[in-house]
Amino acid sequence: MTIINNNTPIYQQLADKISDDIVEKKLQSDEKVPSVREIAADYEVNANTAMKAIELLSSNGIIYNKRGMGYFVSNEADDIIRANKKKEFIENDLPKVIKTMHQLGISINEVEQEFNNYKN
Amino acid sequence: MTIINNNTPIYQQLADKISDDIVEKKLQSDEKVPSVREIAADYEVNANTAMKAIELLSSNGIIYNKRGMGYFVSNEADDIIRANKKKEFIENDLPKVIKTMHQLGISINEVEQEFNNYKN
Amino acid sequence: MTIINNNTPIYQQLADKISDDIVEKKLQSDEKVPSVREIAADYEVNANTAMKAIELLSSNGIIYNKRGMGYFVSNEADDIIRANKKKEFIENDLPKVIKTMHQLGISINEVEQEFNNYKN
Amino acid sequence: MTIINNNTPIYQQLADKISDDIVEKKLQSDEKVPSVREIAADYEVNANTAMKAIELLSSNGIIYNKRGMGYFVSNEADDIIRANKKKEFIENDLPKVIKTMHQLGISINEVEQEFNNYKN
DNA sequence: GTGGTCTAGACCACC
DNA sequence: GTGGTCTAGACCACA
Repeated sequence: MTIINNNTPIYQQLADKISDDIVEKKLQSDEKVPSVREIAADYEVNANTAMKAIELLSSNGIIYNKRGMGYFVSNEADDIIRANKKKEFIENDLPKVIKTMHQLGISINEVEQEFNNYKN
Repeated sequence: MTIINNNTPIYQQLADKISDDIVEKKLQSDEKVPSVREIAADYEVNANTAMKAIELLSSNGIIYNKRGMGYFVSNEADDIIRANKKKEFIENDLPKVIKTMHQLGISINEVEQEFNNYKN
Repeated sequence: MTIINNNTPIYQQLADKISDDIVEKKLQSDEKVPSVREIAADYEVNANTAMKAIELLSSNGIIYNKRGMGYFVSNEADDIIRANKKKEFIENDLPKVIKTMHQLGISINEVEQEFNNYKN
Repeated sequence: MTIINNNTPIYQQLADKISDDIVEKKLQSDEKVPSVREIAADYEVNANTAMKAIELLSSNGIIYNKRGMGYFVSNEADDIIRANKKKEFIENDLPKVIKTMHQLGISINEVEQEFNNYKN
């Protein structure tokens, strides 16, 4: 991944990236998350920005802190991430998409095609 | 509609609302768009914010100005709005939705249900 | 209040101070909270530090944001602050105090005296 | 007891635990304090952290060192611990608790109940 | 005017 | 080594 300069804050993109790594099992339960300084170096961002991403994940219960040892993936991480995404999808994305489809006369079949063609 | 205090700029929400009114034929071709003052009063926003929404629609060719008389829906308004929405849908919304559906294990049927249940 | 240089983070002390102002009705419901820049100037701290205090209160639902206008005291602010304090008291302070009292042989009467002598 | 990952430093929690053991006579005067290695193993902490707890107790005169034999509970241990705790209680805990009780409308009776129900 | 993001760099306690 | 706090200063979008 590269950090793209769109309107999404960098710290948010970093948190999303780490969440993705967890969902895709690149980071397992109780595995150590890269340190703030490592993240900052890897993505060439300031340590404070990396820290903010970590704080975001921590406050959501996705990672937990062992003092002086860094952050680790919590057991419930996967569930929390999925629940958050599902909530976001149901409440925001889906209604917006449905509305747009009706307005534009897009059929469910077109979406189904895209769905079936999807490669990760 | 009420103006929500989420991440979407208020002026953008206003522009979207007016666009929707045009697509839904609540505002017809060459019909007068509510004045900046009316919009500001109706939605309880700052006049500058309402003005910014009008400017956005105007710069997109969706509305046009008659000096001293206000703004009016252009003949191509519907086409422009639909084209913009379609572009947005295809390039951003759809890929994101498809990806999320796969990640969360949401089937096309669930979306179809929402689609069929849709009331404007 | 002056910001004391103990081990409590400045941003936490600032948030506590604002919470106290709310409980003591110096800040009423829907009243504007001083801006980040004002707080920073008043207490002679960096704007980022003031911002962090505001974020803390906001994430707790004690204040809410009106875009471009600043932060305002939420209606439930008082309830939330009291609930948080009560939780803190019941879960942490009280058990610790009770244990210490037993260990030191301090009677409830001594505490009662202090309680009755209390001036705000 | 388990070492909790709250704001209190782990070495401090360890020192408190050993102090408690002394006050509760689980460790008697001139009795040997568990070795740094034992403490580290028992509580699953780093040896350096355990060492820091020992140093803290030692510098307070609560335990003393016999070269090559380890640390032992000093005769004055109980007095020192009690004095420290009393100071802490009077200066910090009590005023804070009294203030919180008034703010939250907690009566002395509630505290008395907890006090009477206390089991070590 | 308002908040919000980001950088660079310092300093600290803790493990 | 780890996180965490703080400062100074910049830049931006939004109302």
